[in-house]
Amino acid sequence: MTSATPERQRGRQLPTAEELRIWRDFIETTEALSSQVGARLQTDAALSPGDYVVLLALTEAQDRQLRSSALAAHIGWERSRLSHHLGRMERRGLIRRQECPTVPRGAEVLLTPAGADAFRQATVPHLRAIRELFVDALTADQLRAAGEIAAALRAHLATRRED
Amino acid sequence: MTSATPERQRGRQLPTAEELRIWRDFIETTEALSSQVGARLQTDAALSPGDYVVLLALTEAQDRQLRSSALAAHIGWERSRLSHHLGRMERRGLIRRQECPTVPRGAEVLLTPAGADAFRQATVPHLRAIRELFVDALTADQLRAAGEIAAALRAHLATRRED
DNA sequence: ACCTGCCGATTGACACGTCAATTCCGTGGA
DNA sequence: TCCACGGAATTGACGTGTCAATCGGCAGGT
Repeated sequence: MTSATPERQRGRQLPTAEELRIWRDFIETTEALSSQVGARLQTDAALSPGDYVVLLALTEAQDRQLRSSALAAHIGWERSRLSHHLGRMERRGLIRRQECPTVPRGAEVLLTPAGADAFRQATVPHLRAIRELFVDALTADQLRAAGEIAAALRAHLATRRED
Repeated sequence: MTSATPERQRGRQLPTAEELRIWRDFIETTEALSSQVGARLQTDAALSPGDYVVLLALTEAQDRQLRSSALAAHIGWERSRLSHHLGRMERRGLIRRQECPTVPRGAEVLLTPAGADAFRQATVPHLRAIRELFVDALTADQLRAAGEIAAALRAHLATRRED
């Protein structure tokens, strides 16, 4: 019955039922995981995942400030996404923006004391959540395998991007 | 140097640098992956991932229709999310809603011919994308490991939900 | 009959993302 | 001088998601 469709043909085109099951399981579970970790961050520190990566980048930066485009490049966001997000963060007093003297039309993003504080409060609970929900769920082998799977997927995506 | 902080203590609390690296790699890569697959679906069939799961559930349902709450339960969405999404899909003519005669205040969601068509057009390219971007990226061992990792994470999340 | 509570579903307000303009300010031809 | 182009950033429109009301009808108790 499987011989009716030769492996090299069926296999080239569409996933098998088992492969599809793994795909759905995998993608739904990872989404649930990151949403759980995000929810913890929200209740523990009133920060969204986006807030966290922005604050992390600024905290690690020279003088706790970065040009907007450098920040976008550093965290891998589109400029417009960052602009919207910075607007929301600025309203909440986590960051400030000011004209960059050297670059025309350039914006410096800088951490406010409140932003630095929020990040400091957030980091330990957030790392704890990662351990509890991710690291502790896996055996050492599985954790290693997860790293390898991520690397393989990333490499594959990169090759598929330019064609 | 590692002996300064006993394993059972450091290990309880926070992830190591290596664990954290894997976490970030893993979560960022899976997000990129699902967003790529979603983008393909969008360009190939003008459907969002959400549209696809709704259409899939309806296509597989008796008479190609489902009560709104049953649909929500089947795909694991919150009712309000589904309501918003159905509103958008209805505007585009993919589904229709009508009063359910038996249940007070109950809504039947039913597939329109256009919706059935859109789904039919979408399914092969979507399965192909899953194969190309996910299945083909991994070895057979890695694929199996991905399934086990998903199962472990899911089981762990379930235990953590009620405490 | 009235009130209370529940249930199914929708709605509104808001955060977040993407895409396509648009603004602001240069600089380098014509 | 003027204008076209280009780079940095913002803006607007819109799809998407969550949370907290809200609506509408049907119990069940008094």
